[in-house]
Amino acid sequence: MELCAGREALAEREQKRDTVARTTDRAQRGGHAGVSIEDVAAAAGVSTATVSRAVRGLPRVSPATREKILGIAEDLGYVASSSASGLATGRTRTIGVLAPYVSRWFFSKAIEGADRELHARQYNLSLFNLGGHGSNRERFFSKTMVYKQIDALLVLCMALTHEEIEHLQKIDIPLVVVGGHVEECPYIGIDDYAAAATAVRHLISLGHKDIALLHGDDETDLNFDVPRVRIRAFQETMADARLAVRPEWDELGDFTLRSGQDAFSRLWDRPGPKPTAIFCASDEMAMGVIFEANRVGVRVPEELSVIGIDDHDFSDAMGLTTVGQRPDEQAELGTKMLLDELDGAAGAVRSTVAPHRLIVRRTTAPPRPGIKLA
Amino acid sequence: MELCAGREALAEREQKRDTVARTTDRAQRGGHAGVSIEDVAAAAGVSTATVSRAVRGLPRVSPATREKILGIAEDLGYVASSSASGLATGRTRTIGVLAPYVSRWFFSKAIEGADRELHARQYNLSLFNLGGHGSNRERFFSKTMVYKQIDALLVLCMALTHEEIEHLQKIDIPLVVVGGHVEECPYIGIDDYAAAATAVRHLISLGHKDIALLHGDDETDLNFDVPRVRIRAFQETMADARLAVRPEWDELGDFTLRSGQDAFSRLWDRPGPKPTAIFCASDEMAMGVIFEANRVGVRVPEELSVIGIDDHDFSDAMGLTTVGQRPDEQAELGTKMLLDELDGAAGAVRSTVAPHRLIVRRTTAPPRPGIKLA
DNA sequence: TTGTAAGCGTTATCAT
DNA sequence: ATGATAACGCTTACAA
Repeated sequence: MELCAGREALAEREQKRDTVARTTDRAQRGGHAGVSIEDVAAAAGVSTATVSRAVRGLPRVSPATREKILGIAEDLGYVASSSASGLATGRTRTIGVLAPYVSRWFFSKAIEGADRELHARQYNLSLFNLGGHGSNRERFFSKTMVYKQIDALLVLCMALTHEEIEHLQKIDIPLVVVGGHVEECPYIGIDDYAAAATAVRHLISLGHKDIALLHGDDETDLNFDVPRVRIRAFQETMADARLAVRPEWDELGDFTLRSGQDAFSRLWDRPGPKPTAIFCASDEMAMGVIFEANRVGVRVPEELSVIGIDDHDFSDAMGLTTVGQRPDEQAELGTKMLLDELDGAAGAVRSTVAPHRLIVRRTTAPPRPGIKLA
Repeated sequence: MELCAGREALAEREQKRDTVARTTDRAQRGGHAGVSIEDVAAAAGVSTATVSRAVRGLPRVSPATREKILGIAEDLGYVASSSASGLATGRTRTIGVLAPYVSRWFFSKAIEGADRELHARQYNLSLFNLGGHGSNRERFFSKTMVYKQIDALLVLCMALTHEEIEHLQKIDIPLVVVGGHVEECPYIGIDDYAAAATAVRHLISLGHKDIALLHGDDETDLNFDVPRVRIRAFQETMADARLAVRPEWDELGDFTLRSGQDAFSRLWDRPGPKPTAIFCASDEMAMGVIFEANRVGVRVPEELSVIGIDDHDFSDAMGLTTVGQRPDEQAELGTKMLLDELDGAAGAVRSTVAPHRLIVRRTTAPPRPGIKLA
């Protein structure tokens, strides 16, 4: 079969031919591929202007002609060329989604949310995975750059350099960032300080005094001050409760499962007293801690309470206590604002704090009195 | 700041103005937004044709002029309008990725893989999440359809109706499906039969005779015959070993964690003998089984061996024995073929079977002799 | 209500 | 090595 044949070579096409001839030619090729507005107009015996109005549902077309045109368009399999209408209108009906990762929980959920809103409103989603600092990144922010290809931009929890921000501003398209702050940009996300403090207070209210911290790396792409804010929330909440923060219980991860496992290992291999609870800056890291604890026989929550942030898809099944957030809803809202703005609602894009909530499950419990492993 | 202001209204632009005036006008607005090839040409004192050649790195431009043009283009922040060049060339440099889900492991990994290849070759990725059967689906396959907006299509493990397949064929763009068969379409994926058989044989070789099956649902989007093939592989492999297959140990899931948990519950709540091992058609379901087993105190692998298929990101941490596959590499390969085809390499797209491998970890072990729970 | 025609910003052909 | 110029397919005043 012919599914994979290259497109008909442009060069091959003769340059001057009347519409009828061209239409026939295409029909013979047996594909809808090249049906243009002109073909439809010719077949319907009307002008292209009328076809344009008709297919877009614009007024000023008599019901009769409209119906006729729609029928013919359907038969011919006509669909407008996005390039052509993009050129004519200056709009692509595509919004860009910029992300540092695509397969991690927060991002894939956010993409899903953005997609919902986008497709509901007949927009397309162009995905840019900037993974890491390198090449893709440059590509996005320079030469071949993507603007003029998108009507608006949704940035997912990315750390942007000053230059990059400037670049974006120049482009002057609606922009919103989800899941983290970027200076001077409208953003949507949870109150990270409050969420972290909530988690820590939950531990404290259970009676824990020896609480470890597993925070996120500050040097990866997905960080702005999110990690910093969560750290500060931890420290201040502990201080408020007059609890000591032990530097040796301060572990650094990178939001991955693996880093959670490693952090637990380091914590438990180190001589000295062990914490009775650990606050992890993400569920994925928390799960890593739990898996590793399980593996070496440390019982959760009896010997170690674990709390995370996110409410990852797996958290419920694992019984992980956490502070939940909904990246999909955040992205959906951000997208909605972007689209409203494009629809003329000036000021539709505005920073918004998204809700979070404590979800108590089975990985947190009061500390065991007395007995403590060496 | 002005980040979110709407684009300058087209209507607002006066229609006849000489290039110089327009350029100045734009400069005053302080953005790069409207710099066209004509602006660059004017500033460089050459024709647009030359600018076009220069910026695209085509031959037939003297080194001197090229350098000059590039410099000016840089200064002005010129970047070609994709709509315009799309119109002129008939190519969008965008490929579509069609998926039934975006946040599930297989899909997010595949998207990541496709993205790698795409961005490396200066293409853009347009994501279409068809989640469920409904609306998006229609949108994709009809009116507003996306073709003429993409140069090729990568289909991720989707079940397509006859009509839909026909539709795709008519469009006549390079197409490849990853992770499952679609009739008459070139496809890339593992040998599902072999992978499943490998898993079952592993269990058998460990000495298991009472093996349960947790297979995937046949009615969701992500199914072709993948589930069926895996079921058949299970049955035939059991038969080859002269082992009985008990219908009451045949559980149906939908590839989610939750369905794995439920399946375990049903299996264990039912009176009668229990299996000593279970073969799950996906790691995610296998994890569900394990979580639930853990929760009710059934020990893995002592009382129940569990094996899955996929090698999900979490499998290593959980010690899950599985038959691994790499959706990212499959999608990357598929994308490469698509792009090669577009680059003129006719026949670059061809069905390919991707590798799988048994990864033995800690959730499988020989069955406990004797003792069996009621 | 419908048609005419001037763009939109590139690319590509054909001269020069 | 460059420059005119005709497409590309659609939208949108403006006319009719």
